[in-house]
Amino acid sequence: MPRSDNRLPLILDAAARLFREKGYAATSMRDIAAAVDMLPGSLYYHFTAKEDLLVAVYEEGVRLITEKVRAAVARHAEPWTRLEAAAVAHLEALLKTGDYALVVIRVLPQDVPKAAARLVKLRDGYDRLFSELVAELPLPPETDRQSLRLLLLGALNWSQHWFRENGRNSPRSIARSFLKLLREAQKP
Amino acid sequence: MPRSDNRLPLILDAAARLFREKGYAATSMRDIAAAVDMLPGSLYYHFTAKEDLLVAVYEEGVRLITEKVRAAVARHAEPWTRLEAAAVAHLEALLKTGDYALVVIRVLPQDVPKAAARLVKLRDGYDRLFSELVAELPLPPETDRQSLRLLLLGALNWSQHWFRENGRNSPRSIARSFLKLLREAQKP
DNA sequence: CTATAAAGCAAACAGTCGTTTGTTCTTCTT
DNA sequence: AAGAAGAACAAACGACTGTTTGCTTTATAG
Repeated sequence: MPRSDNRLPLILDAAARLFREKGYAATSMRDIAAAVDMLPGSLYYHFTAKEDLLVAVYEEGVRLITEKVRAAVARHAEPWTRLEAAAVAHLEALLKTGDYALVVIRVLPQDVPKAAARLVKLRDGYDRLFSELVAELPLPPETDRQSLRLLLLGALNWSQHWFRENGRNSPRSIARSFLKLLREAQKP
Repeated sequence: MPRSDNRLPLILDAAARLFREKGYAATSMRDIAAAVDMLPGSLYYHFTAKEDLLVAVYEEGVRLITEKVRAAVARHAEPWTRLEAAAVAHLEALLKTGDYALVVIRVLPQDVPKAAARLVKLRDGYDRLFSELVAELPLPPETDRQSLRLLLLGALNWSQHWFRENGRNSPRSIARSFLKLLREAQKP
């Protein structure tokens, strides 16, 4: 049975922050240990390898985004509104919730060969959520739904590279203007 | 004056390939040296530091994409057609030309603190090209041109993560279907 | 209050990292 | 043919890497 002073959550937080800031390879176990005021070797009481630490962060990241998006979608009924709610939630999870979610889209599975399969599986599970939302949309039969999904999700994920919070810009406003651009294409 | 057996181009090729495959931090100078059958220290005759090697690859990558896109755009006059040509050229440069171009969008400036400023400058120069193309478009006055650019360019850049060449999919067909989705939104 | 298991310390392991230095080979110029 | 400069070798530097081992502290269950 775990103790109440268990610092595993702190380790995960620090790892998520550092993996997001510097990437997986450039973050050392000593960096993470120092961030939680521990000795490097002590981390191995909680994780048997650096990759497992990444997988743990990844799992939590996917869990957080999925949860937020599911909750947001559930509040609406109209297909386009549901997709917009999902886009907003996705972007807010990425740009506001912070470290865990960003690690998921910033650290590439191929950078961690031994854990790649597990990471891809986690990502794919999440992708299916958006596939379902796009499938609901009332679209002209010639519209390519897969392209629509990839266009939206790609643009949302890429926003990490240029987004800076300020008065005019917010994750919500960006997601909305993206959706507006896509939505009007499919009206009669 | 350089000698005719100068192997600097080979070094750049190998570095580009490895940086693309494994990322900057996970690629060692020894990896690169081994790929061109050299000793690690010999690389320092051509580059004073690992970061400079990355910057050199980056410069070549930006040069290649810019060249391809400029040439493609110049072949057309109608604004939407010009943007489509740019999107196709951009995606082909990324997914077909290969290593150099992909390094530019795969290696983040923030992962190389000492060279970050130089890398960002190179990227921004390229971005302006797309800004100009979007500015040419005949759009309803309420359309957000910046969002349109970010939506398109983000989706194109993200495609590196899911694209696999096959009979039905090609860089050209993807760029075209993305543009079709955007274009129809802006028609009367 | 004591036994038990959780959590972390302390110190080291073998290997890898980017880089430097002095020397040697090889192409090119004249 | 001889000298100069280009290019790479050979070997090492100290710092840093992920990880292991044995021992100690500390909270909690009985």
